[in-house]
Amino acid sequence: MTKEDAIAAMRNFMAECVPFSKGEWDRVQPLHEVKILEKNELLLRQGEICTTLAFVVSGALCQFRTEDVDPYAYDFSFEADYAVDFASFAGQKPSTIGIRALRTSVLVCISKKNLDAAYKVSPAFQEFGRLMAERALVYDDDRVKSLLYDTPEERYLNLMERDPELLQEIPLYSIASYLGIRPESLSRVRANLNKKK
Amino acid sequence: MTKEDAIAAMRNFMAECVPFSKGEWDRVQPLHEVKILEKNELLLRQGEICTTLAFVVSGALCQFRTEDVDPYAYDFSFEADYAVDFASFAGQKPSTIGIRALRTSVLVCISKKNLDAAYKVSPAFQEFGRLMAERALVYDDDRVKSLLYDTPEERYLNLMERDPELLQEIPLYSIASYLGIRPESLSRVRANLNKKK
DNA sequence: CATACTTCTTGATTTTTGTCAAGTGATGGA
DNA sequence: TCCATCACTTGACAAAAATCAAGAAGTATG
Repeated sequence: MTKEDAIAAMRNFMAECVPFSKGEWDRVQPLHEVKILEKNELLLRQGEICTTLAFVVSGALCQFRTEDVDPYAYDFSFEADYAVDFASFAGQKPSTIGIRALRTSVLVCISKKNLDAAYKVSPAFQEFGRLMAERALVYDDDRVKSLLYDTPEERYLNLMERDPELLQEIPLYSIASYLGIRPESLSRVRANLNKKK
Repeated sequence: MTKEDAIAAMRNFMAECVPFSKGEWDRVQPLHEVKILEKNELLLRQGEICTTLAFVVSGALCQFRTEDVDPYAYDFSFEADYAVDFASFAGQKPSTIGIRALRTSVLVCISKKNLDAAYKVSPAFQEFGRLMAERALVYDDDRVKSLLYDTPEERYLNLMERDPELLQEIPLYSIASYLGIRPESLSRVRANLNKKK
């Protein structure tokens, strides 16, 4: 995949969300930068300020904490997701998580400074930003509800239904930490579900 | 408080977030509607589609689930917060929570249709919407991290630090459900903290 | 091929949290 | 004033999840 392909993929995704003119895109596009991460390479080191917002063209990334003995998966980013510690990015303060590529990943990145500039010169991009924030908000809202109300078994089943390919790709101990339980507990949840069938 | 006062309060809040012209405000303002809720009155019934986004000028609201024996507090909205089930509002599908006034509350409301119209006619309002979504996103992000990583005691202490007045106003059984634990467990957490001192 | 490592599972045990039941103090009517 | 209700606490017990330890299966590596 060339850099041009990556930019085109991002443009297509944006076009699906909001209508924008060629002129607008031409003002916004140069503010972006294509970045390729190899497997296990870091996009963000925990504790550093998150300076870049990364649109995932292809590949997969994991947001995680290093304080724990095992790296503790907090979230995953796949194709057409954004990878970022938003609190760190928006407030330009130290991040509480790191971000690592789970496999070779192609990203279209924009710095905080350039993003602010893009919002200034393009109303369509402003709207796109709002829609992305709203999408992330609905996702987080759902997750809070799930953590408050659902049992580990329900959370696991919901994830399987919503994102079955995730389970193919991500080790179960990472899934467990995403669900907020220990790997051994997830193992037992799965054993139980097998027995039920 | 008059309706004009409520509108003015909302305008002031918006002005603190983004610069906007008088013309822009004049286009956006008529799309809003002031609403006063008495204590215990509902803004949204669980299961209904959330048709309105409510800016809280004064008062306090609670988002909750009715499925449980005790109403289960999911979140609270105070002055300068927005009260909404965003997934229901954005997608115009049945809400999974209800919203109730904890005391008499003055709201400035806007319907989904009018909000979409406001975004169309005002770039400043578009930016304001993005900033509000981002603010909510950071809040939710924090909450997910807290539910994943912190013990009930840590969650309680964090809440006390972040929002001490909330504990004055909200019964402990609601605090407990917000923290994702049972009232009895919160009671024990508090008893433990008292012993430690 | 042998070895080390990773991932996952299982069993035994401890810790945490939930559940059930009872009781206290405060508050608000009738 | 009395009674009912509400918010909170406490105790005894049950259930859920974490922890600790060991081992199986698969994969990578010398």
